[in-house]
Amino acid sequence: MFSKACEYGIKSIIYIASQSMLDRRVKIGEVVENTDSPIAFTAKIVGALVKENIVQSVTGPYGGFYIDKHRMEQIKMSDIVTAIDGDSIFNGCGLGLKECDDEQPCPMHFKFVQIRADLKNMLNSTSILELAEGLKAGESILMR
Amino acid sequence: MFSKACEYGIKSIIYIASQSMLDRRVKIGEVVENTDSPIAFTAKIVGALVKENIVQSVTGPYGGFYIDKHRMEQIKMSDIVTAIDGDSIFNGCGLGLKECDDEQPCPMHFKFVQIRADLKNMLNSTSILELAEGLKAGESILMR
DNA sequence: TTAATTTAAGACAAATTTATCATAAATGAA
DNA sequence: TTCATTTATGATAAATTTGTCTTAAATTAA
Repeated sequence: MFSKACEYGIKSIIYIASQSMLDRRVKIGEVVENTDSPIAFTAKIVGALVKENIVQSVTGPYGGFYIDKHRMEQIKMSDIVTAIDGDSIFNGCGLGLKECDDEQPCPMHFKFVQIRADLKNMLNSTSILELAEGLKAGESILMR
Repeated sequence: MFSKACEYGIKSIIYIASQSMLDRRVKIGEVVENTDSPIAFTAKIVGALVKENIVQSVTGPYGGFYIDKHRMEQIKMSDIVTAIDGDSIFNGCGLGLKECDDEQPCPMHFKFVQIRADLKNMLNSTSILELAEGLKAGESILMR
């Protein structure tokens, strides 16, 4: 469904957000230890998300990654997915056709419309805050 | 969503089915001309689907691929997807966790449950016959 | 039987994704 | 200032997916 890069990115953001709620900046080493992700690859992905203004960073000693509390509510899952994987999962044709729409539909087009709308809606309405709260409360896991 | 191999496989099967309804065997060259797919790669994929008993083939002159009419009704989209991409799209964790279920859920688990159930249901209930009929009637396209 | 045609199968190559490594830049403490 | 620490960046490498090419096997017609 998502690329590995996207999976690592999402897990990292959720972990960083959960710690930011406790006013803790986290280093990339701590992030990957808590998300079962490869350190260098994940550092690059999180770095890209800094550029996208999804997460913030401070270099040097006592530095690390964090997310402003008021941003957590604004940032949706769809923002992370779009930043890393683009929007093909939302808009691309299920059979890979360049052009495929209601006027010139592929044989699966109308079958996919509903599924994609549901997926889009779910990711658009899921904030990082919500996910981080669930994680902090120990209701879910980020590893295994 | 699906791999390129899966996209080519699905398009090939729909085209072959549409021609089988006219009692025409089709050669791989005709399949790729009508589905905008790479010939050698697609030949390999369709060959794998022969082994899975999703499509049938005859070698030699006047040979080609075809699908029994009564099989078209039995074969579902989910059979093709599973044969080529496996079942990770139906059962895998959205964040890539090895173990993720109702008891030990990842932060996105319950959000994905419904989406995946809908996708599974859609692919399980869509037969090749239905897609081939729509294509034959010119209601949809396989290229572009 | 021979030759032509088509799928079957496996080796090989290119492209993309995933991942690592080395170095630069920024920051803070001593 | 100097040094240690951490993110930022770019080069490189490994793994996977995508794609090609060559040859074998099967089938049919002449």
